[in-house]
Amino acid sequence: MSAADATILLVDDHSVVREGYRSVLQKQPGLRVIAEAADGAEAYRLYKSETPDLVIMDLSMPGIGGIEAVRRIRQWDKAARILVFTMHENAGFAVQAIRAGARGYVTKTSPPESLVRAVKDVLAGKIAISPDIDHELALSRISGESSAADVLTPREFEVLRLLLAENTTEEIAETLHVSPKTVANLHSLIKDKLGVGSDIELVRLALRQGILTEVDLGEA
Amino acid sequence: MSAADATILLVDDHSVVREGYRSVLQKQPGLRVIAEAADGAEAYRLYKSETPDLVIMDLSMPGIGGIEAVRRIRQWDKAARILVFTMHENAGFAVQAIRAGARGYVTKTSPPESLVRAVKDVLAGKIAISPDIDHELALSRISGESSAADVLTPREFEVLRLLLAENTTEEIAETLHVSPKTVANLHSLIKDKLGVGSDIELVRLALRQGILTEVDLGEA
DNA sequence: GCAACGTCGTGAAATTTTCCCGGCGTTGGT
DNA sequence: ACCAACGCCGGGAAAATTTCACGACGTTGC
Repeated sequence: MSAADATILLVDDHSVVREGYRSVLQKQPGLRVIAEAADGAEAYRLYKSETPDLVIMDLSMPGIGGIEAVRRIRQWDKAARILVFTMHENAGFAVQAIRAGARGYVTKTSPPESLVRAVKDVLAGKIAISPDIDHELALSRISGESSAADVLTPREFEVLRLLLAENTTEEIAETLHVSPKTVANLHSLIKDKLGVGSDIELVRLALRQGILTEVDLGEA
Repeated sequence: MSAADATILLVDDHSVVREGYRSVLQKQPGLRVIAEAADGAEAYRLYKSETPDLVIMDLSMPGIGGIEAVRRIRQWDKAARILVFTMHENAGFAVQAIRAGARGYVTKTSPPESLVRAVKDVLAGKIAISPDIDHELALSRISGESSAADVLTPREFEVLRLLLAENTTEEIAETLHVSPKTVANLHSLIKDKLGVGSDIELVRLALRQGILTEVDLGEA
């Protein structure tokens, strides 16, 4: 392990997956895994104490998720290099991750070589995006599916989040200190803006765009 | 590699995860990974040609999913030993997997030792279930959350699946050759039987119970 | 045979969704 | 300072949906 080795922090809540990362990266000269974390909070803590050259970060994790972890790390170190490596092939997640400050986005379906290449690219200062995600992004542009976070006003987005949570119209009206009528109006307006006809479609859209993640369901 | 080694087929659509499996299992004497598959169809094909002693199977995969792959393999070989190893910590998935013929269910959050132990248990003819899933199952018994597949009649379940797909009431009526009114009635009855008040809750329940999986969304 | 149940449908009441409207405050440009 | 544009809040009423009660029909099982 030469002093010139690039140091890496692995973040994934599945230990077997971390094992896989390590196995792949070990074969590459010049790379050294110096720490591992199983959730966002631990990742943040370890980044501050170890200041690795690169973080490889999963998104779906209990507690503080990957996106939030990216945000926090970047807030602490504007120069942090974070490569998101996740199962989610949705363009929505990629957009969120990059906006949060990630320098790369690679899906887990990619072959190991792609991960290695992305690692090297990010270390070299480049931005690395999976080809399939590039394609997804292009498609979402073409199909014109509006990103909820973009077309909705803050208030509308807030109502959307609460709707997806599990609250009834009345409960949401209660928490927001407005009349149930307003919530119903916003609910209708949101569906209109997002171009969906039913609540079921609304939930599907939210899942696609990563507003609601499957792991959230456990907390119900 | 002695002739007494237990042969293993790995099934997971993420190559890095397979890398992790292999790395963990390699350290164990008496185990030998002889093949890998990235989806259910390939798993079925490889099982028939290789007849391994054990299959380690992921659930979320493109095309033919893990549950269906388990079913097919067991149909071809009633003695097949399949260990499901997945990220899903929902009891619903575990129930489905076991009913389909899996001999074990371990979540990816479990430490590598748990995987190794489960592999040995299943090879020894035992049933291996993660402690966290045991707990989940106990909770779902206590909370009395009705399993959709159990309380719903076949017809109701069919309508539920179509509702979750993306169809409108009219489209479903069309495909089932019944009046839209009947579909609406069933829709209402389903929500009543499952004890949910809104469509949004309905989707959440379906996700928890594995009737709808996040990967299905891509096909929308 | 008949009781129980699943399936399909009607009709009418109850509720919700949707659309249109106005008021109010903030922002930004002229 | 003014006005226009927009976000936010909710009322009212029409339109659509959800829900409930009810009956018919066939099948199953005692």
